[in-house]
Amino acid sequence: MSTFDKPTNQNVPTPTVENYLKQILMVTLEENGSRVAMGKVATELAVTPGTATSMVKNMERDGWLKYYPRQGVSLTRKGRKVAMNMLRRHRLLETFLVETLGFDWSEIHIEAEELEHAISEKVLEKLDEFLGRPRYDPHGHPIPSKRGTIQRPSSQTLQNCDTGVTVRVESILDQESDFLKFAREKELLPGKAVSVIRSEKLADVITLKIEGNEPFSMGFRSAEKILVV
Amino acid sequence: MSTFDKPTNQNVPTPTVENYLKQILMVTLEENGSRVAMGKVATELAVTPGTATSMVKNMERDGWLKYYPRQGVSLTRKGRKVAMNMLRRHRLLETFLVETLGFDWSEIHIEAEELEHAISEKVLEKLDEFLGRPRYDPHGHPIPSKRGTIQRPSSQTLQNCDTGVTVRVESILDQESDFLKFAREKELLPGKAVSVIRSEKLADVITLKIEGNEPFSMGFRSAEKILVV
DNA sequence: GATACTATTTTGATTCATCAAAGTAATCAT
DNA sequence: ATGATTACTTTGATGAATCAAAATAGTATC
Repeated sequence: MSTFDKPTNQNVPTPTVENYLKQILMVTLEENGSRVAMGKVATELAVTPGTATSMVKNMERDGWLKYYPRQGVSLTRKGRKVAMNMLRRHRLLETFLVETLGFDWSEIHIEAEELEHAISEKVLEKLDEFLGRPRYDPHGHPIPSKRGTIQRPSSQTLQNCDTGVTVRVESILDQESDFLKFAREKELLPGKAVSVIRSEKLADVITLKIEGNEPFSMGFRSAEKILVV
Repeated sequence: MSTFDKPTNQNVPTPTVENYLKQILMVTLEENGSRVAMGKVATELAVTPGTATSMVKNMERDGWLKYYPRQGVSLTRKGRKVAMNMLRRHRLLETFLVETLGFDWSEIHIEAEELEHAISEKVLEKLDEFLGRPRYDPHGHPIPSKRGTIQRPSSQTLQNCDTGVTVRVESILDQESDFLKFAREKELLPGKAVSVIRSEKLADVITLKIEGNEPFSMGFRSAEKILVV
């Protein structure tokens, strides 16, 4: 053994590493803190906390992220680049599944989750071209560019809209199939204009109206998942 | 420990198992012997012989195939079903890559190899529908049906065609990018009519002519890879 | 049939990703 | 601040897939 501690240098991420990176990026984008707590990592990836810790250590060894024990992780430039690319893959695939194959937008998340690891850069490029280089996926999320930049989404949610105002839905922050079905039923879709009929902070409920539909209500917990401008 | 030796029951194949199954099926279809030698398994999957042996033992444990030590393996009904499905995935994906995304047929094999493990039954079904339920892939290979049946391909190759006859190309048995490029250049494609100008057994060479092109020659080794009717 | 060569199997080790359970640090509540 | 709760880390083990190298069986050659 020399001074060097094994050159186990991984410059090519395994699918698992790709998943960790993408998930960490997504949390980073949602919350605005640059460190993601280990607990969050573990639940997002549906593994035990111990697994998350040990994975993250190896990922630090390979230069994907910085690990601050008992505080959390943050991506390095190298890690962020890969993570952005995963997000791009994911969102382009979701677009393809809805636009081309006619899937319902509530059922595509898991499918894309699998495919994003298998699709090569070459196929991705052709797919992008075929789809006409879309800039938003079916949920309204911006698709990162090839160079790894992403449009900052609105930070306003339906939750903090006051009574009387009218806003436009930008995107839906939930991947849950049931919630997406509900949103579709109510026509609470990206691009739609929504009037806030009543917002009751105390009762934790908001009542909405969309052109041509019956008014309906939803709790703040749900309203928080709808980004608007 | 009871009498039972671990219920490590795998009824869901891992991607690796899927690969072994598909590859074994393909060899079974090409040669007409029902046992595939371990050496063949190892080279097809590009692993060391030892690895092949140990994988195959686990696969027998899980009921995917029968293993006859020092003789070879043959698929069980269960294994064949999965293998057929893999072949279906592979060939549908190749069709998609060529027909929809505009790839050259010489560069799609590796791409499909990756995607076939990631695509779900649901997406496969939609894709099949989108493509208009094709029955042949771009190389002319029959696509197995959803129920796992496949059309027996012609067993005649260009190699054993006599001077003077004219035949129709059915499919190309090689996945090698360079060979496929050559075939495309000469328009030696599925569906095309080919006249055998001269077949010289001793010199091991065959001279061909395709409507509207210059005649050209190829060795028997290559001619063997072209199925005709 | 003894020897040589080839095909296959065995053995022992390794890497990746994971879990359960035990240990430790940090934070929260009274 | 002391004790309880929550968050995180460590430890030891496991299964899947692999390799290299040694052992063994089978076949071919003279």
